[in-house]
Amino acid sequence: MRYPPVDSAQSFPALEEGVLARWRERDVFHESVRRREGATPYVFYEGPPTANGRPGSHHVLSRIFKDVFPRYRTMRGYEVHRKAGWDCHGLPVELEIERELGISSKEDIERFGVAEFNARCRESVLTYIEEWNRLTERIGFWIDTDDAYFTLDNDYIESVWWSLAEVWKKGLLYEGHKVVPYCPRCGTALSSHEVAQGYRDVIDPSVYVRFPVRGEDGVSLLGWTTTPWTLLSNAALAINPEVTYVRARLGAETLIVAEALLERVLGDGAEVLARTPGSELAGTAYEPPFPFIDDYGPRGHTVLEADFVTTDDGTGVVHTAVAFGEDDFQLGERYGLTLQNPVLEDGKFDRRMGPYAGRWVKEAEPDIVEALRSSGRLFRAEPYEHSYPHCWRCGTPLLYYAKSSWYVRTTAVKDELLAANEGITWYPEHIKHGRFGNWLENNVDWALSRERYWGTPLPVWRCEGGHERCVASVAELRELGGAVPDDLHKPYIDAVHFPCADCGERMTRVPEVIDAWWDSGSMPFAQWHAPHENEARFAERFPADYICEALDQTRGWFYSLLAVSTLLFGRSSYETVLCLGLILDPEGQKMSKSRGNVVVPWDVIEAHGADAFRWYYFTSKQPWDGYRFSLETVGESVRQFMLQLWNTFAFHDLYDRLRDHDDPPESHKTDLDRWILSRLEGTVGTVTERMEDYDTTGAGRTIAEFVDDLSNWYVRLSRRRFWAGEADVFSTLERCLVEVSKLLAPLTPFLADEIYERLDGSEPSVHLCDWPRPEPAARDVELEDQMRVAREAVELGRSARAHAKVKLRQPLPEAVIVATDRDRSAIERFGDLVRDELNVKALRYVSEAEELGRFELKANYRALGPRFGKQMPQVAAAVAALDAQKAARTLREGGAVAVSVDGRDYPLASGDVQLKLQPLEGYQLERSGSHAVALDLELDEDLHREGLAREVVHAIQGARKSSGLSVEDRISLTVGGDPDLIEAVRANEPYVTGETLATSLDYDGADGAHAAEIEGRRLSISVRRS
RNA sequence: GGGCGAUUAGCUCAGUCGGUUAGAGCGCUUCUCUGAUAAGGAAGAGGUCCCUGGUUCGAAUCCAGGAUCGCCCA
Repeated sequence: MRYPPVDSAQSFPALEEGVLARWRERDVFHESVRRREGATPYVFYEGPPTANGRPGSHHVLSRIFKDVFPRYRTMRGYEVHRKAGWDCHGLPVELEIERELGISSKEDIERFGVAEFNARCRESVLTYIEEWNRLTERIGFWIDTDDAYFTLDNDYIESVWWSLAEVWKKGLLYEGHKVVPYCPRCGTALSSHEVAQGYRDVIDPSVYVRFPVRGEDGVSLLGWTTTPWTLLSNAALAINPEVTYVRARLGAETLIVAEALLERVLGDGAEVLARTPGSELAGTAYEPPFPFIDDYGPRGHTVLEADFVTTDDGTGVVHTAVAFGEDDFQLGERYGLTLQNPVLEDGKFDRRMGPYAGRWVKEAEPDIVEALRSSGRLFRAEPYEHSYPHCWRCGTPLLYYAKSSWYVRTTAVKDELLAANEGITWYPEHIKHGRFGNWLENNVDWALSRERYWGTPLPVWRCEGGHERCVASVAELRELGGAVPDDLHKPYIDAVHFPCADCGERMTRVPEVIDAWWDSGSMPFAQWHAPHENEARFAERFPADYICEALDQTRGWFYSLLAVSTLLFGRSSYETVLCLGLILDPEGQKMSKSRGNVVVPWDVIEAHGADAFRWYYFTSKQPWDGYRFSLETVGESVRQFMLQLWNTFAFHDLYDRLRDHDDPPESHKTDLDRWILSRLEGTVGTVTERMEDYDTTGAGRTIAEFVDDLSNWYVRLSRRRFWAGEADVFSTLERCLVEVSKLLAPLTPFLADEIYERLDGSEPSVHLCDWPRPEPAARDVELEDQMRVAREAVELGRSARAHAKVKLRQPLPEAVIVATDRDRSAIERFGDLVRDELNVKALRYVSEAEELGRFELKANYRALGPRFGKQMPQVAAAVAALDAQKAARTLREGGAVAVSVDGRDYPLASGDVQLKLQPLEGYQLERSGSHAVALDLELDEDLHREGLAREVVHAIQGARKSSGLSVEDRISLTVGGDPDLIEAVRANEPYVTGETLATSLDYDGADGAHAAEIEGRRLSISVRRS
């Protein structure tokens, strides 16, 4: 035999290293793809991770789910290419370099030099790529890392350019002046899906401010805001014309607020002087809180009408600063307010702002509130807790800030986005019309540009005359007369100029780069450099059948993929998407470095192995529910499932080595063989169905149940046949193990391959095998039912023994089994098995249970409920009132019994009632439903001696084991000691020698090496290898 | 404030179409079995199925409201 004996204490991590070496040597992954060349493709897209951080346990989660279904589909006969990819651009990379260089602003970067800065970014993005690749291989994620796409490659950028030019041609790429979420630290606007990632609960000051009405002494409009720093540039107040406002006297002053908020704001001490509709307040002029800017046009510092004003919180009078807030901005446009923005791009006030000039707006806030207090304008200030968006990378609170930015008009294709989503299959299903669908419904234009350095340059050139051109390729740029650099990134690309086609003026590129999410959304074509080359390959591998990422990608990659492909191709680029949940620590806390509760994947692999890691993720729960994860929980999956399977395999190996392989197979299978093969067939069916439904949890649990049946029922009950070397029992177990290894191959690819390699090995790897084909002929559902009944009888008998406190080693004369005909024939079919398991000499069947207990009749609600509805209580009572013994007999004979409800008779068939057996006092009987087992506890001398002999055998086996003999060693046996025990051995000599593999037996061993005590009698044993 | 999801034994999770005595594994206690096992079997302890109302003959399950947690949005 080629392999050393299977070690039941095998280390799985070590085993996996061996399997990895074999995969490498036999090039199994590529071979598995090659063998399916030309078959129907199953398309998988890799959502590119960023390699400028170390991979964590959550990355293992997504990577194994990316692995499992492609493996499964390959076995099902599909051609499944898996191209790896890396996300290289974006702010996080720049931030990392800023940290390294110890700089923190765009000026610093410019001073440092953009060329050098970007060179460092380029290096940085692949810092950990080696570790990523190593982990990828170690966890068995089969993906082509050698043929990966990188979003920083010129080819990739060129494809992205093409996509932008397409959007341009459709008129959907535009520059607009809008209020955008803006990170003053990074100096750039953020897209809505970036903003979505950065909400945090914060406490901001919420202030109520007096705005004195011009020409009315002691009368103020009471305004409200949670961003006091914007008060420096207060331009107007907004009220809702539909809302009723009141003038209320409080002490010496009169305040104007919305009536609905009167009490909440002013308490109950305020006296209402007058009510006015909001519309009458419009046009009221007031004194602004700060004097720095007063040029807001004719409507500046007056009350304006706006329907976005609500009375949910605040005062119903909303402070408006035109440059900071979408609503404010639009209101300003409508009323012709002059746009004044006193905040510079670095988030600091400009020179106009007196004492606040040069200060970061958020920091100046306490002083601003203080200034309001001392000027008497502050009515009240209180902390206000709300969630507010922060920059998702650097954590700076975002400002809503009016500036110009490039947009993609995704709102123009909103209906197409929604329609495309209809065609996507989501796991879990609720995301589709829930989180994702709602997101699409509320679609806003994609803020595409970033005023940064390390990213795909926006390929728009502009001339002095204001003409613009979006370039789709390097070739086009060259044709236009541009000298194309070797590197398409900034700053080199910015040096490219060409004459304007319209006016001949020199064209210069706009300075922006684009959102890295557009890069990732472009991967379906950009990974192939399509359409500039490989157009056919792209067409063939679009759209993806399957993608998979964590839930946080709903607004990330899931959206960018859908948006880009909908804009370009009018359809989704993926058909099925699996969303994974978050990884939490055992306390349900999010894992984070700062909490120190991160589980490093390498630790898991070292302790338990990659298969255990995978099995845990695949089977412990539905993957989108999230995981409470720790090293220990993974250990459980090893113990529960993998060791059980491995030991079953080790058992086979042990006895397979001992048997005579020349022995011809007798080729008659027992019912037990047929049973496990039928179970196998059922398992193949269910697992296939579950895998088709992207349900590893169901698939894995189904396999585990089967392995449990195999180990704890089939193998355990077949041990004697294994010892005897029966060919059929070996071939049955082998078939089960080999088929299980195939079913398991996508889930635990290492363990599966090891078992396959050693047991079958007709292919270089289990991963080159076809998925098990269903063989309906092997299925025997009736047999499985009957086995279930027989097992139940065994369990009842064991339970009865426990209650009677009679050890299983003590044989008993008889088990009395109460069973209906159907159950009885099931138990009879496995009579030998039941008898052996219960260690009784005989089984006796009784269908009349009078001697053991009484039948009780109960209504079967499930059957009768729909039929009788409201009358159920009466029906149940009528059933209970029947003569149970008589009714039971009638039903058993196929007759019907009648119950009377409300004066009418109804016939009941046997399925309409449940028979329950009530045991009589004094019998050792266990029951379950209509089915019971009682034990005859009467012992005669022979039985007692036999029981003793079994105890002796047990002691001898212990002696064998502690002497270090192996299971097949023959021994010379000597026993001595208590005469009763010796007598018991003499009376059962063939049994004792047979069980212990003794070739000789002597009785003069008064001082053997091993001593035992049985029922208070001393026994001395000596065993010697013969 | 709005949307989506979750809440079942000490822990991790099942629970079918609504069916009357809610299950499993781990852990704990006591037995037991062993010619493979770190395994298996039996018994025991352990439950306000988050709460309140409703629908129904019958609710862990369906509906409404609320609580708590998570994610997302404003």
